[in-house]
Amino acid sequence: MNVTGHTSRPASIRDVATAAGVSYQTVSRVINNHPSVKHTTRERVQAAIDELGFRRNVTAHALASGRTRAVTVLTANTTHYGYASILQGIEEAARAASYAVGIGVLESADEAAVAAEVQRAADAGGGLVVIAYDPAGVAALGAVPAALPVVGVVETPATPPGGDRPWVWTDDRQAAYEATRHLLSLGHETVHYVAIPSSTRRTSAARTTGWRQALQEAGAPEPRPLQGSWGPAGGHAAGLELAKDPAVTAVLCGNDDLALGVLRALHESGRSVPGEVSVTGFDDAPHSAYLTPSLTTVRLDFTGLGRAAFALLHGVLEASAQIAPHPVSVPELVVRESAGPPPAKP
Amino acid sequence: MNVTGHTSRPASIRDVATAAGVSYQTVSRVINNHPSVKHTTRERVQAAIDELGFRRNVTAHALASGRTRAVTVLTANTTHYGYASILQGIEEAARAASYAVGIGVLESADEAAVAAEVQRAADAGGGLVVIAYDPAGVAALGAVPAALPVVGVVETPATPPGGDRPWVWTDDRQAAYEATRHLLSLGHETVHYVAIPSSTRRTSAARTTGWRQALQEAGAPEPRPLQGSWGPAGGHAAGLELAKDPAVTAVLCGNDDLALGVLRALHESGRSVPGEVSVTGFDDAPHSAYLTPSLTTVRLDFTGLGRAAFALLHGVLEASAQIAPHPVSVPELVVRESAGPPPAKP
DNA sequence: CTGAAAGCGCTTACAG
DNA sequence: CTGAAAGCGCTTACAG
Repeated sequence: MNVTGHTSRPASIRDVATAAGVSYQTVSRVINNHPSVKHTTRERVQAAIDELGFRRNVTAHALASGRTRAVTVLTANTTHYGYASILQGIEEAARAASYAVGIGVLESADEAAVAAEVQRAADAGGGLVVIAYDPAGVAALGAVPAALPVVGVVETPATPPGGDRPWVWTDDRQAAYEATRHLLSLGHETVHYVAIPSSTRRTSAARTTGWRQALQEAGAPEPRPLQGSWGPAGGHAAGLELAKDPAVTAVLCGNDDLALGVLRALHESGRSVPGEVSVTGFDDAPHSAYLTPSLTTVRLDFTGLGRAAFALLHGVLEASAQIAPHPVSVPELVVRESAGPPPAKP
Repeated sequence: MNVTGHTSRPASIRDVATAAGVSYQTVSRVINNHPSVKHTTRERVQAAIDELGFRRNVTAHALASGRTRAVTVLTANTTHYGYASILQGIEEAARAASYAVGIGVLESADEAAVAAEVQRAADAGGGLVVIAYDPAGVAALGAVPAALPVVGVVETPATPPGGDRPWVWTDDRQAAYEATRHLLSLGHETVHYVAIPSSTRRTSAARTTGWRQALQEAGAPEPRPLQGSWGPAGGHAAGLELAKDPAVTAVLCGNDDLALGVLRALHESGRSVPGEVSVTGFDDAPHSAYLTPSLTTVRLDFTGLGRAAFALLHGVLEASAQIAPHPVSVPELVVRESAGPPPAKP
């Protein structure tokens, strides 16, 4: 009880109606911006809303209307730069549209575990955005029931899907192609590749495809890609391998963390960068410009990708909303210190 | 309509009741594990639940029961390592307890903006976790209405709060103290400090306090702390300043990203690390072990902190849940390559 | 332009 | 141990 004798329960539309001297339907019309409300009535109701600090109960709204203004993001990871930035972009756009954003982490690609997480996300109501850069994400995207509004954030598809496919991506195949061409143009005979984990077992990942394409076009030998992980430890392990082979002069890495590990491994192996070996990354994480040597990499607009994913979902959920075109923005090669010409031949 | 003639609307407790030949209250009792249900009845109901793929409508449950199994995380950032790891810890613990997790980003510390975000989070129902490492987070924690269940993730408080204060923290004051002592024990006459943005304007941040305490105990001169930011750019700017002063031989940085920027600035200024200047970080981000030189830093258990925050909130929301003790885990100094003895005096 | 009724899918007392 | 009634706070037709 507060001093006025009311309980501290939040005001409902009935309380507002009583205070404004109207029925509660009229209050409902006002909060839903229904056109057919007399101007003076609307003002009276609005005054009562402000005075009582009324906020529509989102739970009751969801139950009665059958629609929840919410998006749940399903992702295998929240700490890697790309994933976290996509999440940030989604949240930013969702907030602007007054949508709640939920998050569910996919701890494994195991079928039952993925199904359970998708179910949990579906239970929340609203729409889904699935980050499908890895097996768990791809499995989740595939496990979403057809009736559920969902947008996938995916690698560059091998074949462009139909326009009705609610997918967004940055053209990372093209980006890998250009980064590889850059290294070849510097004079390297070929480019080795340290891959991020592939999203599927069947087809080659987009970055791998772009790298391979550039090599083939140049008629360069095509070394076996090294399987890395998402973090620097995997890059370090791969870098130690590569350092053993004196023929290696250029290494394309699937992301900046991998590149960081490769850089460290080359240093430990006594091979200078970029003097003896050139290294490039992928993503342009905030720290990459401050490494020594600073990292030549490809900048990807992850937050823009997240915003685009939400815009697309918003369009599916509400006919009024705009549908953003996809792919969103063109990746950009950022040339820094870690790549240069190969050492002169003896 | 599907082949059986039913609409594809999800099954409700009434559908389950019909299928099992009981009233829908009995179904409610079964899904809520109410003890007074005959064993055979329970089995019949459970069979119907499984067959129909029934899932309790969380919205209706929330509206009818008045309790939402959800936590909303309010944070100024989702991409920095510490923040993202705390979020991951919260999500992990929440998932294990079958709680939904929502996220709201605090884009500014502006009073109105913060109030709006807190309102949005409150609208979601359930409890709140506020990451209060910065002015926006501190403002949000202060703006949460008293009636709302909330746990704050905070810097080490200047004075330990009462046991009823639902706060969690790692002892970063102690950690800064120990890192500073480590540098002093190496023989440095004093230690300079590049600070993360302070959480409040009034009191000194916990890390600053720990650093200062170590200097005072050692009778070392107390240089003015340099104001950094959260990212490497701030560290770079501060590092350029410090590099100008030949008396600087040891730098404590408020986090690893700052340290990365300082490392780069010293490199650009031609000062070797750790030969001429020692540098230490804070957090032990995944890449810090792979920098060259690898970073001496303090490891903080952010995911553990997130899990503890959720456990505390869970205890507030459900009497049955355990309350975790706080602070959670002791920070640990990780000695690597970036810090060593000062250069010999000429 | 505004109001009275029914209902969203559950839970919470209250009966029996 | 099980069922019928009322209600959570809204929205959605349906009247007027």
